[in-house]
Amino acid sequence: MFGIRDVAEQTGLSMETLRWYEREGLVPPVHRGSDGRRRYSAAEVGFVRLIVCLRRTGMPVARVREFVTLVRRGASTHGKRMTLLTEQRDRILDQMAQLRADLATVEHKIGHYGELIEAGLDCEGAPVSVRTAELQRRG
Amino acid sequence: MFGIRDVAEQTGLSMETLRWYEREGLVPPVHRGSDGRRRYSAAEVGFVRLIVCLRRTGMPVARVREFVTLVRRGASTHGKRMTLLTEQRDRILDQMAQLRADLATVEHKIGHYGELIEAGLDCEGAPVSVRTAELQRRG
DNA sequence: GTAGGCGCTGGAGCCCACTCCAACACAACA
DNA sequence: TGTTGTGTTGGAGTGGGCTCCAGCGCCTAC
Repeated sequence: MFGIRDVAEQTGLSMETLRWYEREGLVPPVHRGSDGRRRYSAAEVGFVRLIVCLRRTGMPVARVREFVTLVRRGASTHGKRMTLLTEQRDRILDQMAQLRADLATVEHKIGHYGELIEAGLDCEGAPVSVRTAELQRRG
Repeated sequence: MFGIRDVAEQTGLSMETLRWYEREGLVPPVHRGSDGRRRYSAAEVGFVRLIVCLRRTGMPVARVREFVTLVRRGASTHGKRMTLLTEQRDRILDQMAQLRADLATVEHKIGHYGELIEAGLDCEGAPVSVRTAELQRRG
C-alpha cells in the first residue's frame, strides 16, 4: 500500500493532480485508511500509470473519464474498452508519423543554418561580415 | 502571393489564429496589399509552416517568439537559431521515445483485453456469463 | 449608390487542465 | 498539552492558447 506522496513520486503527477483526477472521475475512488487518508494498492497505482499514459498521448480528460466509467461497469465492457484503446493506439501511430515528419523539417532547417554559417552567407546568399560570422559561431 | 484564407487552408491554422500569431509576434509582420489586407509571399507561408511545426512539437508560444525575434535580428543570430532548433530536435527525440513506450503500454493492454475476451474471463480470472461474453464481443 | 462579401482591429471571452488555498483533522512527538 | 507534519475537502484562481465578436472599411456586382 502506498500513500498519495509515494504515488505522486511514482507517477510524476502532483498530489493535487492525483486528488483532482479522483474527484473528476479519471481514477476510480481510492481505498482509504482508518484515518480517511488515501492508500493506493499496487493495482491502483498501476491504473494511475495507465491513465497517465493515456493523458500523455493526448487523450482528453473527458475521454479518459469514459474509459474509467467502462472499467467501473465491469467485465461486460471489455470489448468497448478495447475499442477505445485501439482508437488511442491509432492516434499514437498518427502522432509518431507526424513527429517523424516534423523532426525531418527541423533537422533540415538545422542543416541549412549549418551550411550558411559554414559558408559565411546570410539568408539571401550574400557573404556576411567577419564580425557577423564571429557572432554566429558563438551560438 | 496568397490571401489569409489560402494560408489558413495550407497550414491548417484558422484565419483568426494566423492573425493572432502575427499580433503576438509568432510570425513577423506580413506584407499587405494596397487595401491593407495580408498578402503572404511563398517564403512567408513557408515560415508559417515552420512555426506550425515548432508549435505542434510542443514548443511554447514564448519560445517561438524568441525564435522569431532572432530571425528578425538578421544573419548574426544564425548560431543562436541553430541552438534553439537543436534543443527542439532533442525534445522531439524525447517525445518519440516516450510515445514508443506509451504505444507499447497501450498495445499490451489491448492484447490483455483480447485474451480475456477470448478466454471468457473477467479481470480477476473468473469465467464470465454467456450474456457478458456476448456484450464484450459487441465492442 | 447600395448590398454583399471579405478582411481589418482591439478587446473580451472561453476552454482545458490543472494549481492554489483556507479551514479543518488526525497522529506522533516534545 | 501544544506543536509539527501530513493529509483532507470544496471552491476559487491561473495560464496557455486560442476563439469570438462588434464595428468598421474596401471592393465588386447589381
